[in-house]
Amino acid sequence: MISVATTYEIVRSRFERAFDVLEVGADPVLRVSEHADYQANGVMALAKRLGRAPRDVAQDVVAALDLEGLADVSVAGPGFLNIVLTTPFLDERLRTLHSDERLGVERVTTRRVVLDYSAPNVAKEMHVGHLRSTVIGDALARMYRFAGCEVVARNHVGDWGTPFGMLIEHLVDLGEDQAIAALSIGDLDGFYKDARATFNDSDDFKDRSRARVVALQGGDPETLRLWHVLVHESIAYFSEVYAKLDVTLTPEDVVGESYYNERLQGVVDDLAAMGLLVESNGALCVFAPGFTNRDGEPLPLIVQKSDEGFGYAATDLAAVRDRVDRLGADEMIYVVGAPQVQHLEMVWAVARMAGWLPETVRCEQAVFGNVLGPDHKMFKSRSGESVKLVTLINEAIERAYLTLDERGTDLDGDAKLALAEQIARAAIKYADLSTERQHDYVFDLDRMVAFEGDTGPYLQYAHARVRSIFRRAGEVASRASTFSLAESAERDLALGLLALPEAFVSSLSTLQPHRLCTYLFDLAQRFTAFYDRCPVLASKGAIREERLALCDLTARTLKLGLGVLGIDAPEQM
RNA sequence: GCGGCUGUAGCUCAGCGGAUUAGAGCAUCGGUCUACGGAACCGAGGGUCGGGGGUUCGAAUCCCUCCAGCCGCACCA
Repeated sequence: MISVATTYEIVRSRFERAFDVLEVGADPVLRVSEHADYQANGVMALAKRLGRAPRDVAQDVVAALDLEGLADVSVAGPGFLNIVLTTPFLDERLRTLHSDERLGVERVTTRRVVLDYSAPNVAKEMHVGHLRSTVIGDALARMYRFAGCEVVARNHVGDWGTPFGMLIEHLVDLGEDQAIAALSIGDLDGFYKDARATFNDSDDFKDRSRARVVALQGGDPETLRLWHVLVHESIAYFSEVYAKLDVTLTPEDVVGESYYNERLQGVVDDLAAMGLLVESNGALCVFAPGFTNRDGEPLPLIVQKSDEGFGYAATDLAAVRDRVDRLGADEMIYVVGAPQVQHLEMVWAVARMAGWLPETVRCEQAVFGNVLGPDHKMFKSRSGESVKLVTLINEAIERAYLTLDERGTDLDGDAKLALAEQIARAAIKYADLSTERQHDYVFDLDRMVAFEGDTGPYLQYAHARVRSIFRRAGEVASRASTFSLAESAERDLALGLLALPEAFVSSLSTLQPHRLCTYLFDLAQRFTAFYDRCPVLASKGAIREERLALCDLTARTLKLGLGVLGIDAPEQM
């Protein structure tokens, strides 16, 4: 595939050449500008290094520039270079875009990316915290795939550990059929809470639970069978939620903690053989440099507990080895909550000490902030007040459905419900994706399912309006035309269309889907402004053709952008 | 105590070292509606960018410091 240089890159390379004349490698600091199409801010820094007056340096840069009619440049203020692209250049760029299925977004060299996200717990309800990991992770997965990377999704489900003694005993008490029935209707919360309550109240149950953990770890066949029932039912439930969210995770992506059980001893043995393992207070630990506890003493990563059980550090280390050795990861991304940051850093530090994690493998945490309640306190399941994910989804679907009723729709039955689901998903996903990941997240149901303003449905609506034009026109798509961009609204829209590649790249390289959201919202606003002022179908001749082409590009850009975020762009709504 | 994250309009949030008015959305108030979908468009009010220093021609942005909030800091994952 021939890579297509983006508009930004073309302009930037011209400025780099001009800056090189004064100082090789000087950064033009080319940015989108409010005062022009682009502005180059690099003159200031360069002038300082050269010990010259900024405006003089700016003049020299302008003199060295060879823009070949691409743009007009002027010096402004203390030495900014304002760049206004010429119409012929924009015309050429838009034609290129029009014939490019990828709308200017390049494929990167193929890398294998292991993407760890979602990670709910077996026999536990999925809450809004899981929404964040799931939705962000899935958006990143889609973006990576579109960028040409091979994505290996890992759903690191919590399917092992001491709670399973309790859960299995509860299943036994309840009766298997009854338990399955409870789980299959999605009452994981009730199941877990009942088990926990019984555990707290009954010493007999406690003893049985502990014995059951031992049996589970010992591989007792009947216990394992019961455990499988819990896992199986839970995964079936998660799959339903993923389907409702249109998340690409499949049961095959579920590689839970239990998968690594048989490799945990190997982790300990290998660390011991390397002399990295230290016994401390009866636990086998690795001390990675740079980590201290509250007393300022070295903080261990506990690989094997004093009771000889394995902690989650061992599991995570085994997972790192698996992902590097067996899966051949070039890149590992973990979409995790802020509280896990230090733990994972320690795991990676130890993995690097052990030589299991080559420096060439890029490791990143796509950290997301805490989900807070309306009181701005942590939304914790312990408080009993956190909202079930399915409740949120169903609420959104219901509202979307009612909105369709209010507005009137040709659709009915399944088609109408399907559309309501598409709109609901857009609302929920966009609400989550459009905030900067690391910020704590104030959960507000009304805001999440809002359909006006900076929301997913607004973007869908913009797309549906464009498509509506083509339906009315009875034309599949427009031919490439000449873009004269006489109206400022046309020109603004055109510049927005040309900016997709940079938005996509910056969004993916920072693992920040919200950047793409911001771009799409801006584009949708540009479109609706254009839509308001520039009649398309009522125009004649070349202007009509041009506007149809702009509409076509807009629809494709919105669809593509929403698509890589995991949001549908319906033809009508 | 140490480390991390956060502090921008009434609310929820953008803001990439830059230029008279620090931007959106919601909410409030006021307009637009006989072209293509009003889930829209246009406009107004509303901000000592947590406080204070520093670097710089220039700081919401970089550095330091203080304040506030949240998270983590050895055997639950």
